[in-house]
Amino acid sequence: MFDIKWIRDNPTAFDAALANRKNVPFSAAQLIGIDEQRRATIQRLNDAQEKRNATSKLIGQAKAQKDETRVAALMAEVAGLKDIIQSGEAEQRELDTKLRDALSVIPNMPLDGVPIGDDETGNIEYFGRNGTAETAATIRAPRPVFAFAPKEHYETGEAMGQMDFEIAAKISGSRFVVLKSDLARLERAIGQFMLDLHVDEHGYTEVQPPLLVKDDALFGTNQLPKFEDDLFFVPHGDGRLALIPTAEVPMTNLVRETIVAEDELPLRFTALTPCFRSEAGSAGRDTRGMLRQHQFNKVEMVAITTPETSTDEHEKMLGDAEDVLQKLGIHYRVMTLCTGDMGFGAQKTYDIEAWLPGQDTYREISSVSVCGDFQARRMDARFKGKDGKVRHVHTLNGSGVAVGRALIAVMENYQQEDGSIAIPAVLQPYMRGRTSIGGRS
RNA sequence: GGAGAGGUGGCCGAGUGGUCGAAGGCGCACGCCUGGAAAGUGUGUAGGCGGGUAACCGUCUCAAGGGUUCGAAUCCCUUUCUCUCCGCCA
Repeated sequence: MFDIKWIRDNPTAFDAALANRKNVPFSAAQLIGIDEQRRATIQRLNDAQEKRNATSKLIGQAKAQKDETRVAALMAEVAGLKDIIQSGEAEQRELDTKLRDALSVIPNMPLDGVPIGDDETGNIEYFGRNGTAETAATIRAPRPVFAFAPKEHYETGEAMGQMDFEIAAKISGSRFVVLKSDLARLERAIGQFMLDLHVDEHGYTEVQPPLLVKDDALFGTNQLPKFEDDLFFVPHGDGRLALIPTAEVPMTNLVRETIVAEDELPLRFTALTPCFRSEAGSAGRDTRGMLRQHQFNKVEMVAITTPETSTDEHEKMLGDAEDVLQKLGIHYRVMTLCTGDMGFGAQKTYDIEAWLPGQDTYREISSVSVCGDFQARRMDARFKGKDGKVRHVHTLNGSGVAVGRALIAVMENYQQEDGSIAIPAVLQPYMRGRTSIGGRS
């Protein structure tokens, strides 16, 4: 969410920066208009309150002196103020809400250098800071070469008898899956491996967050008010709770309404949780296989930083997510999302796309975003600097990575001609040392 | 789910209608004292909003939101959280 004071001071910069984003419902001039009404109201209200407070003090003194005529005179003087103050307070509440509602549906401002474009065709491949395609190729696994036609994950999974969409549909409907036996264990192994990696080697604190969250938490991480349709809700008391669409929600909100000391930053959190998404807007997309499910596991990373360090942290977090694929030996590329393809709250986003030989294409497996103070403002998360000043923190989030999609990537990249799946070396300790599953055994 | 007790500044804690943004203590910061430290001592120690170049001024905040009153930390209502006991429970 934007700071209205900043918009007031930089109206042309505001309009220019958001010109390349979609769905910007208000211009700087419109917002400033609401704000001017609001400030005029505050001024009137403050003046009336000042008068009331001063006079009330005099009444107190007069009462102490038992000067009843003076008391009566003073009370007559403030008689009309009560109504003015009450209506002024109501008016201010109304204008505060109006301004907040308007600000809360404006997307974040892209950082300088984010490519300008309308959709995913405007995204640009990224090879790391000062990186090139050549240097990237030295650390990323190459595409695997097959002596046979590689299959899609659901073909091998169903042939193994360990991935069942039909029974899942009977139990829960479309966009669910049942994994069994070695494949279920492999899914678990991937999740454990990634979580351990981030905790043991990348400096993140492991978190077991709530999976059901309040509307306020969702507002903090931008899911509300605009993206309510993407969520599942359960009734609770007179209200409701949402199933988290990502652990970004509870983990970023760990700092909501707090002021942390600068020397505690950066905070780095990671969690392995189920995620729940209604996929309301994606009917017909990716209906085969487990690419797009209502429920999936994901390892999520969240970082809380100072404003000065957030872009460096963004590069680090991207590297942490890439490390997962490098250690798994899966070929991938990184894309810098363009202005038209970025999420609502992001200043800049890198997507990691894993190579899926069965589909003969790259598919998103991780998304790493820096949000600046956009979310911090929404949930009032601040830090006290070494200079004593209190400012909003910066927040970042990234998948490290989606477990279900990583399973797909392993299945497709490590498939063998006999229908078995080789186990990447880093996962073997989590698989009782086995080197392959499925196939003719 | 039932019954009761509570939520005051970084922490503890006083405060039941008027000069209380809030005594006192702890902690912290700076200074004095000291060879240095401890002890002692002095000063300072929240955030939001509005106005102002600034110093500063005004206003709001004693869990949150409403209300009563000329005036609310203090009275009333609602919500929420914590604690104790009972019930239920992986």
